[in-house]
Amino acid sequence: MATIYDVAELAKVSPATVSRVFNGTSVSEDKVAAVRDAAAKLNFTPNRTARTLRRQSSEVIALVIPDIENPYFTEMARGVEDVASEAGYSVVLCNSDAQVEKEATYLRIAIAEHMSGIIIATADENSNLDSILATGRPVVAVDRSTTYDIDGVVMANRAAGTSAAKDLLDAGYRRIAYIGGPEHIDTAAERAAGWRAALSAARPDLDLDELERFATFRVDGGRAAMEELLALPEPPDAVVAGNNLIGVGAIQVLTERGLTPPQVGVAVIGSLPFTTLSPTAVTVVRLPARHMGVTAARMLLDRIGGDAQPSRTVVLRNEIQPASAVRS
Amino acid sequence: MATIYDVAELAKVSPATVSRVFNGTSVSEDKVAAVRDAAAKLNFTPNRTARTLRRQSSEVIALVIPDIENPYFTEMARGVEDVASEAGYSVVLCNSDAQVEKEATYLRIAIAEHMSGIIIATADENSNLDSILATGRPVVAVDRSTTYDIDGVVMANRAAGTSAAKDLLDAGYRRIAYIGGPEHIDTAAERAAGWRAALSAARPDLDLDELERFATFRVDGGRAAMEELLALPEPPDAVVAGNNLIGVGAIQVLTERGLTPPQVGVAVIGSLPFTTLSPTAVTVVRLPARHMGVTAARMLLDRIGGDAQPSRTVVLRNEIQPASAVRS
DNA sequence: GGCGATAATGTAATCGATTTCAGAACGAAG
DNA sequence: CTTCGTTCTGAAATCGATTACATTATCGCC
Repeated sequence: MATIYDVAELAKVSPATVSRVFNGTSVSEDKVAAVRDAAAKLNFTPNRTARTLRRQSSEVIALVIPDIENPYFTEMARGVEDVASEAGYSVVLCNSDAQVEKEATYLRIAIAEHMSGIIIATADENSNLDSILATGRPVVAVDRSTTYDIDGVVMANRAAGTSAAKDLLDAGYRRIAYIGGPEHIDTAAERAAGWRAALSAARPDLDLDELERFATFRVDGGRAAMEELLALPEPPDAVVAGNNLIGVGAIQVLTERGLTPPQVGVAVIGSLPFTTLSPTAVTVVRLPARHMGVTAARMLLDRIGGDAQPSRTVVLRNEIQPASAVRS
Repeated sequence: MATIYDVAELAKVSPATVSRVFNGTSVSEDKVAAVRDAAAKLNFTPNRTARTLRRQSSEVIALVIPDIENPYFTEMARGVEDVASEAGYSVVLCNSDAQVEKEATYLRIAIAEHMSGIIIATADENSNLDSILATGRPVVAVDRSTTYDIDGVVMANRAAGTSAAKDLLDAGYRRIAYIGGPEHIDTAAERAAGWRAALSAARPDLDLDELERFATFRVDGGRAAMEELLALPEPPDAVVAGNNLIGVGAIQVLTERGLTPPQVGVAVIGSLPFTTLSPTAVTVVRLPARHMGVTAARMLLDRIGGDAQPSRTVVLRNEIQPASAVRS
């Protein structure tokens, strides 16, 4: 690879001038031309490592998510990437696999590689951001809130739980169960609280503890919990799924048993990925994942740009798509 | 951040010794202890940028894929990541969005950041790997073969097309259409050739050109093509979908029109992501995406390790899961 | 006791860009 | 014709680790 010195020699200028040409400070026209010629001839690309070492920052942001196979997060990643690449930043996607140790490794790499900022959906409540925050790098939390004083973007989770439950109540279902994610993830807890509030108001007679299940935020979690619920002495006649994959798992189990929705009512918090279901069968609370990514990326870029206002949390509204609606 | 000089000072040794402690060359026990103590006290992490600059290579590999929202590719990414992180490498996921320019940008970054190797599913037949290969970095092609003399891992695409078509023929369908990906992507072309071979042998009377459609490898592509096929004077009674997302799109359209499989036969090349269908309705040719990632990562790491044997292409076998099979 | 081999350690050069500082060239103003 | 202020330009320091080379200490063996 050609270096700045090679270009300087060919263009008969100093390395400093070459650098200036590429960084837009004042250089006379003829030298600019000479440098550009030489650079083109040598097929020169500035060495980013050297630049990063000197500048102490690289135009890369890290996006740390707990499950790269969940379309909710990849859709979010899309949003982040669009905004970032527009601004000349690249995005490095890191999959923590919901493990705090893997997450810590990636955060260490982010520091060591001088990345300019981090967008993170934390692995769980033990996620530790101390060392990354100590470096002064901006961090934006997405999807899940943290105990740190940093910017965040979250969904209106409680409202999502409530409207999912209400929609099923309005449709006439009576025993409406809830399958949520891990109890200690605030997203899951909030959605559960929303469901609980709607149910305890409308059906004070129900034993909600019996109808509530905590699972992993994955398909197998949804399957297992659904099977448990169906095995109850008095099974539910409807269920709220705490995220998209849980919804898939629950519907799979129901389908396998011939209980296709709407025979058993289903409301899912989050869009069903790549669904092949009839669009009228299931209620979906759409979560604007891409928009969440866009918003988080903008906030992060603002911070990188030096914005120093107090930390903000943006709450995104959801949109309910009742079971009877037509596919848009 | 603490540097090697800070550690050296605190431990009362030279910076060179500190470096040696972290790189495993001979240092006396007491100094090792002193350095480790000092490093721990200062919470020292070696600066990867500086190391990369000096070493001219970083322990990062790039994985460039055309669609991050396709679970087929994220499953593959999982495989890559598992192998890589086992070996101490991190994986940077780059989404080319099937655009050659975006792809070129990421390849440039990979060079400039001194990444040790690249695994790439090319955007299309115009993808240009010249400059990356000129740097001598190892490159492994996945999913799609290239015209370059490099290692590759592909599926048995022709066989997949054939067995999908045969399964539908065996089930008694007569007019079996094919919806594939873009014509110039070899993966798509091979699968189409497999379908064509099976059909022209069994149903020489059919006009296959009429029943063949090329779409994007996405849900909307599958939807549009399926609608076209249903609008034919004599619509098909079955269809082979060239990839998972096309399959989803096709099934969506069929479901919306009340033609749920197996009323119209459907065979999909690639696993249906997060399907909520009855497991018996659709034939699936399972593609071992994770295994492809694992294989590619191993090959790449071998090359990085200096393996210089002639380039190899691994073809992975598929497994057909007929429509009547039980969910595993 | 002295010689060479070996191991441990330090000094300084190096990777490739950015950036500070100082100096040169030039024009305008007095 | 000086003097001051711009605008360019280049030399050299810098970022933080690695590593070639030089130096010193240590040990075994004749």
